[in-house]
Amino acid sequence: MEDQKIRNMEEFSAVSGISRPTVSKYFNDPSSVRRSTRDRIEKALRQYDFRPNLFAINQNRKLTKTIGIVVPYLADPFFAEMVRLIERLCIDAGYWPIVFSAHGEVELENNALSTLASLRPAGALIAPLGRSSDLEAVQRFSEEVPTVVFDSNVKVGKAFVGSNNFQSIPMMVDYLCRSGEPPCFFEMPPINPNANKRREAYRQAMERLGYDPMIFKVEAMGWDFERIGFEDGGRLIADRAFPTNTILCSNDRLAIGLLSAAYQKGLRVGRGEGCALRVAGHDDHPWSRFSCPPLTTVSQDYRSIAESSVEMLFRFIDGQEVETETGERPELLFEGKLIMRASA
Amino acid sequence: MEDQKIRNMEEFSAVSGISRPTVSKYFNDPSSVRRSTRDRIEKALRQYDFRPNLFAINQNRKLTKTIGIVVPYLADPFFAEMVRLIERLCIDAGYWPIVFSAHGEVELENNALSTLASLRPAGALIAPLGRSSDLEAVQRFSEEVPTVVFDSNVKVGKAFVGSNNFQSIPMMVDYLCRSGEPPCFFEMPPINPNANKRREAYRQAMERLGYDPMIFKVEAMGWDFERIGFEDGGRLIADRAFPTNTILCSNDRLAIGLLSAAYQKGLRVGRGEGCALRVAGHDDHPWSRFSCPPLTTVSQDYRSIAESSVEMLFRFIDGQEVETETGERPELLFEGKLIMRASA
DNA sequence: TCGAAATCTTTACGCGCGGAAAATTACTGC
DNA sequence: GCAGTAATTTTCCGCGCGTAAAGATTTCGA
Repeated sequence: MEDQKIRNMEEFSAVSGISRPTVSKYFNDPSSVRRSTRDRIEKALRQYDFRPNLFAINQNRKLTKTIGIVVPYLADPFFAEMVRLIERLCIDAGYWPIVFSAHGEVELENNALSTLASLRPAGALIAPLGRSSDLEAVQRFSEEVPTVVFDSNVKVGKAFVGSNNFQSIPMMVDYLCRSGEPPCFFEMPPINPNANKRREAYRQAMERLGYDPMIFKVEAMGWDFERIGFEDGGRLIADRAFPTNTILCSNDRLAIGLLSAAYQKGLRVGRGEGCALRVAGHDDHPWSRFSCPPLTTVSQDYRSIAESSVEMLFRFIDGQEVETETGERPELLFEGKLIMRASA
Repeated sequence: MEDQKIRNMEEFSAVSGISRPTVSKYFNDPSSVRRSTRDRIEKALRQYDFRPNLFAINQNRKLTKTIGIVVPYLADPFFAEMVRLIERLCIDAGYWPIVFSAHGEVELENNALSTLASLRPAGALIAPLGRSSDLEAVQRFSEEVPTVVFDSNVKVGKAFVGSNNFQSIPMMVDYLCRSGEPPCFFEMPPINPNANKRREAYRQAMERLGYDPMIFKVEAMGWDFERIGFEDGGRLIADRAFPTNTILCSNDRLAIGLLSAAYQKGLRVGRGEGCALRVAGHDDHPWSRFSCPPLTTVSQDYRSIAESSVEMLFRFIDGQEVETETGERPELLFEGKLIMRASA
């Protein structure tokens, strides 16, 4: 590694002995230049450690290689994991993924979209906040840049990819009914369409089985589900408000909070003898297997959702319009798998 | 909102009736233009929704407004929270934070640094992977851009901000010794300096109190601490390898895994009657209060660490060199607080 | 060996904005 | 109303690279 600092492509082209346009060509696609010149460039690259300025690259390209990823809450393990998978897929495809988190706030979501738009990205993968999203802003954004929406099915963008709550929840309800008392439903704050869909899916599943749905909603809003599960769930337990010993939670984080409340009240959770409560979740968060007891839940197909979203986006970027029979925006829904652990 | 799309500052200057350089001035600092022109610009802004192209802005500024944030593992709640705080502080200061996660892999860390460098950021806040970092690469990076290192004290950059393990760990050891059997130490994989410092801090604290340190290290590597705590910790429990009933874990995630293992083996954890084990952690992760039982731990001062890191970085960006008495790179260490919960 | 095809070099322009300099205009306070 | 100053306009140039076009060179097949 030489001391001499390479400041731009011009200088690099000088030390490598290859003309600047060819060097430019190389950086856009190494395989587009002759083997021998490629070797010469890469030899110089090993010596001088140069990377083209990203701002300059993207400023003047008609199609940038930037892909925006916007999630509502990066500290949520589901999104942390999704981002990890998506980032990797983008990088491997030669794109530059750039992550934004709304941290649960509309202003930050709008800000992220606005910033992202000013980058004129090739495309965007966004999981909107949901109910609190500024739908008009999201809509405007999606008109400017090819957008695939995931997780939270807000009706914008060119496609949606997510989980099929109407498959996963009934599957869990079936299981719970077969193996014990029919579950009541402990609902997360209705921050996004998933919250409502899961509630409705529960209602339908129960009715189909001939049971009365028993739904418990909470007053609290926000993304700190564990706390909500703990406090509100704990209160419901203390008030003996749950009419059955089986509680299906909207998501794992809520369930983990509820498990904590049950533990502190000395209630044994599980399906064995001497258990006072069964608790089930939804999502199979990375930490659900380590709860006490380990959480019975439905796994979302993280990998499929990530891969399909990215694949779908690339098709739009390539200018392929994806048609469905109905002529509507395509919606890809993946099925969950029952993850049986000790909690229910 | 007019339909007409504003494509660049030129067009916006036309519709707003203000010259382009003045518009440019406005976007760099709205308070730098006269009230009346500011109003005219903002009126046009409400009508046309224009944002200067970020690539063009940053390409030609001697000092960009970009700030890079690099963390080793975004799915770790500690880093998720730190990123949240840091991002907010940067935005409020008028900077553009851009987050990179190494996802635990050197190649990705190097890649992030390389990408970041090509953005010629005003500064960078990085929490290196630690032991597996390519130190030379991090060093090279920090020579090019003002860098503040946080959490993991790798000896590069212009300053370090983190927690004082030699305060927090002894405090916990003291507490545990006072309130029951002296703790043994269940060590996280030695992926970064914190791992080693915490072990040493434990050793010293025990010796100072006249006890023999009892350290259990683990073969596994990687960032899935819960799994490691569960599997390796569970094995140690099964083998009755822990010589005391009190276990101090390197961090909360490890402790949570261990709690899970203990639960599944039917061991009651806590400090009351009939408890077989006491378990303590370190960091006060957002979820530690919801473990079963809730985890006794040491809280890291997230907010102070974030604020000081950012503040320190801004001083370097402003060209102020921060001197210490010894003439060395400044290291800001914050003290932890004992968080007493039920597990120990 | 020759010629076509592939690749490279040269030259030149443009992207959208920052920023400097000089000229002009708009505001202060008196 | 006036000077003095502050703000704005005009006019340029430059950042680092993408990209196009024309000409030079290399490669490769027959």
